[in-house]
Amino acid sequence: MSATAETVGVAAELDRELTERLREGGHRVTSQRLLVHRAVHEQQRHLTAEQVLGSVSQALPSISLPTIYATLELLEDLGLVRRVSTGTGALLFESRRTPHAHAACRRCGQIVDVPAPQIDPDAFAGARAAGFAPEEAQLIVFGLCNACRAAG
Amino acid sequence: MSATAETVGVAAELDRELTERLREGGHRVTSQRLLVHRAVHEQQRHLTAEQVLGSVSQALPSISLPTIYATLELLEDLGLVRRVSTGTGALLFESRRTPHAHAACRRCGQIVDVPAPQIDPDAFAGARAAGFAPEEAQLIVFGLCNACRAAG
DNA sequence: ATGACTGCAAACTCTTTGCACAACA
DNA sequence: TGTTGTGCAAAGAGTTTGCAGTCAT
Repeated sequence: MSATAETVGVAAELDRELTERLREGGHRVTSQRLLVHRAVHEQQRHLTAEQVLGSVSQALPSISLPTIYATLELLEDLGLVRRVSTGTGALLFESRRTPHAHAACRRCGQIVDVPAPQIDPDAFAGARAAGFAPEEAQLIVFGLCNACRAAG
Repeated sequence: MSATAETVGVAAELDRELTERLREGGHRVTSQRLLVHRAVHEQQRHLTAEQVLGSVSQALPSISLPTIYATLELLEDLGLVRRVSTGTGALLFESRRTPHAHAACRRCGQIVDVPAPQIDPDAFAGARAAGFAPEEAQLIVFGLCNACRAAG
């Protein structure tokens, strides 16, 4: 990725927002946190921790996987990152800015974003009735992708 | 669990159905498969593989965890069992007969069933538009349970 | 009889933990 | 300067795989 004026501007804006949120929570601002935050938000896709590591390693080769996990957890607590689990392989992390559902192939594990309908209010009401304080919902559609269907 | 006339009747009905499905698919009928099938369907809750093992072990002490996993996968392929992943700890398995959503506590990992609203048809349409052949959807509401909210 | 299924053991993947050093505030 | 955060290594949890013996058909 080349550092065009636009991507620099986007990164600066992301950094500014994260810095603010970190300070609010009494957390320190580190280059690791800024870079992980950028990595998740500059991709439109969902990423595994390993992929975040690969992305951030270009700018900061010494960063480690435990730090990736710790940082993603912190960003999740701050409401900036969302965690998705399809039960196939690794956890996925993505920007929390663009609400959407996921479609997952139950054979090859491929995952794609699906434009999100509004989250069903009944589900939140049901969770509340069960004594939960609902914060967000995750909708995954399982099935077969084109390629796997064609493969029989 | 005592073997009342009623539970024996339910088990017999479950066995009959599974036997039919297995034969259709060219699979063999084994006591392991019958017992795992009963364990998942006689509980109203979702179970981990370990819990299924514990349940089945009472009747068949020699059964092993790899067999539990293999059997649950087969039952899932036959459409009799559903797999749920909240991203916290172990996979859960449950009967496919009773559609519902789940609420998961993001602190303690507790999971409860929530009466299911109809699955959003827009999500299926979106998956189809993305080239998927959707089969089922899974809705999980994340939040804090009563106990964890009270604990601060 | 023969091929699928099971049980055992071990490997594997992904994630988390413990601890010493580094670096933000 | 005092903690918080990071990196390394290792452990941990959960799931899967390979193979020899068993059992359904």
